[in-house]
Amino acid sequence: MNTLSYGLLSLLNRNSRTGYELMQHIQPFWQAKHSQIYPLLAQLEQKGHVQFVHVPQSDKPDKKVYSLTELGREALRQWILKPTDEPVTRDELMLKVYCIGLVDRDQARKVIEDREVFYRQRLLKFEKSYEQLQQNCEKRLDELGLQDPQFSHYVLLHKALARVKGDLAWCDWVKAKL
Amino acid sequence: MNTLSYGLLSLLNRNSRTGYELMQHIQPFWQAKHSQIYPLLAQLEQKGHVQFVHVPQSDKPDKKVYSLTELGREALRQWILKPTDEPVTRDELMLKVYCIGLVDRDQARKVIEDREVFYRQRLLKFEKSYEQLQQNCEKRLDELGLQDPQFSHYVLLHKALARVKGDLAWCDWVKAKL
DNA sequence: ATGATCATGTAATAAGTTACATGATTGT
DNA sequence: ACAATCATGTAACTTATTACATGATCAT
Repeated sequence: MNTLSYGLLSLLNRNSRTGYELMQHIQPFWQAKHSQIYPLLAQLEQKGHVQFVHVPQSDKPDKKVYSLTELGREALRQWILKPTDEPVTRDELMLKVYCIGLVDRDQARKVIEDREVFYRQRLLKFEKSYEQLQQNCEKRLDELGLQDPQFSHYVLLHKALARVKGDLAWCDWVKAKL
Repeated sequence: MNTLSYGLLSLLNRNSRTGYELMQHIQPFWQAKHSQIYPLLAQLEQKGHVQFVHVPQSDKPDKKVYSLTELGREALRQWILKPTDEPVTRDELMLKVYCIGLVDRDQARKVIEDREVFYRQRLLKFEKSYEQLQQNCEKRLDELGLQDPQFSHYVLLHKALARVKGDLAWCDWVKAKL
């Protein structure tokens, strides 16, 4: 059982989903392609951590809707208590910045500006999610309790938003220096 | 040529280093073990991007000090101009938080507090680097120019520091909610 | 004595990406 | 026409981790 497998169980604890949907929704926390997810789901099913129902569709291709079993839920609880792996970040930009003196001001500026565009798109996406969360939630977000199904989504969005804003501020700060 | 290979060249552009040192110094930007780095250095040497001198040592094991060739420096310049890959972050904690409602308050608190310890250690390490940078740099850090060899180090430390501080603030904020 | 740091390397495995494969619907 | 989205899966390949291997100093 690797981390991604537990990640899939973690998402399924909230909603029953297809492999395709899992692939889309796990992206902010863990980048993975469908080719990695489908085999893992088959493994999890064999272990009895998840089960699926085959749902035929006429307009779109048929799908398999996976759901978490009680065994899977217990595995999740055990996993949470185990020591958490250190976060891994691999950012090509940081490696480029380390030798940015090799190119001239304009070229250096462009490297940063391209990343800024990427961060701004992310910010928009996260802000959209934030609005959606507020809409389908009658309570005030900051009053949500631990047991509330929306709670952790809110907590994660808060982190993601703070981080992108920080990253954008850095882009701005460093551009002024170039 | 993968990103890590360019990363090694990027470090070597600043200082000539051994594989062991490269392994240590690339960690903040790109997590890689020595078993990945040594074979890549051999490849880079065959391509003529780096060269090395064998340095015998009496107390410690002998070492190979690698340095960047002009061919390697030119490869770096080309790489900087190519589109930059999106950053990849894989954080088990985020996946755990997504299903944190499965455990009780105290257990949830501990998950966050463990990560807080990790972030605080990082903060200390970065702050130490910051002091070191200030010591062997007669100019004021914020007046450093693009060509200054210390410039990008300062720019990267600034980002790393801001990020850890943000992450710690999030831990604090979320703990108050649990 | 036991583990940590320095220093290099290879072998085996696991994890992740890209490419191949199919096929309908919807929008430009 | 052409690309995008939905939906699943496998095969080939690259990348990254863990384990194996050696061996000297230094601190606890």
